[in-house]
Amino acid sequence: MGETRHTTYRKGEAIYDAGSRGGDLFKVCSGAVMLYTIDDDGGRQIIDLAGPGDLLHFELDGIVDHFAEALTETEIMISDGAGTLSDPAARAFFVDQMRDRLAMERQHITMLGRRTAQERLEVFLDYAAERMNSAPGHVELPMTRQQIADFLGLTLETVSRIFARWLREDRLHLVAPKTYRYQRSADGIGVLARAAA
Amino acid sequence: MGETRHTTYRKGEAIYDAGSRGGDLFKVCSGAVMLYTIDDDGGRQIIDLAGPGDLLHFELDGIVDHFAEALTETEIMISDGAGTLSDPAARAFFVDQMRDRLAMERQHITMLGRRTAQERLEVFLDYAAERMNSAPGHVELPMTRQQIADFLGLTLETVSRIFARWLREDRLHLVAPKTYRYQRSADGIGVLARAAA
DNA sequence: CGAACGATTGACGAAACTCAAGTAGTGTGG
DNA sequence: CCACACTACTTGAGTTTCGTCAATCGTTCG
Repeated sequence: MGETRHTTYRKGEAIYDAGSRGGDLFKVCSGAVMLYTIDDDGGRQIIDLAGPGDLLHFELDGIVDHFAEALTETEIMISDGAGTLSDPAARAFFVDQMRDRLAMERQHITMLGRRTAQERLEVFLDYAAERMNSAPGHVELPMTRQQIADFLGLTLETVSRIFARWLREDRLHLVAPKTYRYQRSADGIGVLARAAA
Repeated sequence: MGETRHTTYRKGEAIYDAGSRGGDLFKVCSGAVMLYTIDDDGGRQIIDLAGPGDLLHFELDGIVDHFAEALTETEIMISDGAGTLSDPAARAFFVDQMRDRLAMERQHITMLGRRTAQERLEVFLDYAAERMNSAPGHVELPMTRQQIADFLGLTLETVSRIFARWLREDRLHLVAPKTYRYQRSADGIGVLARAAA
């Protein structure tokens, strides 16, 4: 058994940076986290989102290749990797988590490679709703337009325009700050809908 | 110890399909394999390439969510997952492989989300050269324009035009069928160059 | 030889980006 | 409580990149 501690991060606070040493396991207890990379041009690409129950990275010895930042107030359980994984059940969980993330990132690749801006945003709303455990047909989006754009490989203007259009067309309604009610598209063009099926 | 057998696949032959049962481990002995998904529209997105030493998927119980097809004559070692992984060293290899693929796919996401067509192709040449163990400055590309496009999230016409331009500008030379010599870009805009650093 | 497949090239159009200006919100200090 | 600063967001105009459609050419393999 390894050391275990809990830490709380404020909205916008860095949890770890690319280049730091792995070894510890980070498990989200509450809140939401974004994982991202920064390239030479200073551009940010958000790789994935993580919610309660998710492990953030899987580096036991190596160097972590991405950044993790709290999107909301977030509580993280940090434990010693090697120690924790001496337990077979923990090891199985670790591998399952890796597999899940691999699947998510594959969906992300497909989305970025083959979808239009509008389709990406549709997928994103479903994804975010699921990831944040929102009530059906509702999404809470603790992300700025820029962050959404950085997840979807778009610009913030494009994201803003699509939101504006959907609000105009009554496909989307603002029910509270940062919270929307929306028409799930027909039967989900969603990469995710298919993944669930 | 589990059962182990070797199988040889011809160029273009399917190794497994999305929807099939996991359980067996596939390890590439020689050749090259592409992993891809097909979406509702019939569009193909190539997720990753695999070469000698690589495991193709990591599903022990679940359903595989992608297709695997031989790009060249390919020899695969197929072994029983549960049996093989009773060995701790094999388990460590398995997890390392997963981690590597996770890293590759993250690079892929960043490339698709933030790079222009030309930049993607630059990254791809470096990637393919490394993946196929080509001599420095040379790449053997056992892929059609369509396959390259499906990897990069582009159309075959766009890929063709960029190749044509580079040949015209003497940045690229055809030294044998499907084999090119090329000028590595300044110090590699390469997502991969950075990964190696 | 000819069919089939892959690659090239051109003309055109559409989707998304860039640049720019202006409008909410939100939090802070007087 | 209001004024200010700061950040997020919106909207418009113009440009660019890449995709679409279509015709042609080259290669390979029965």
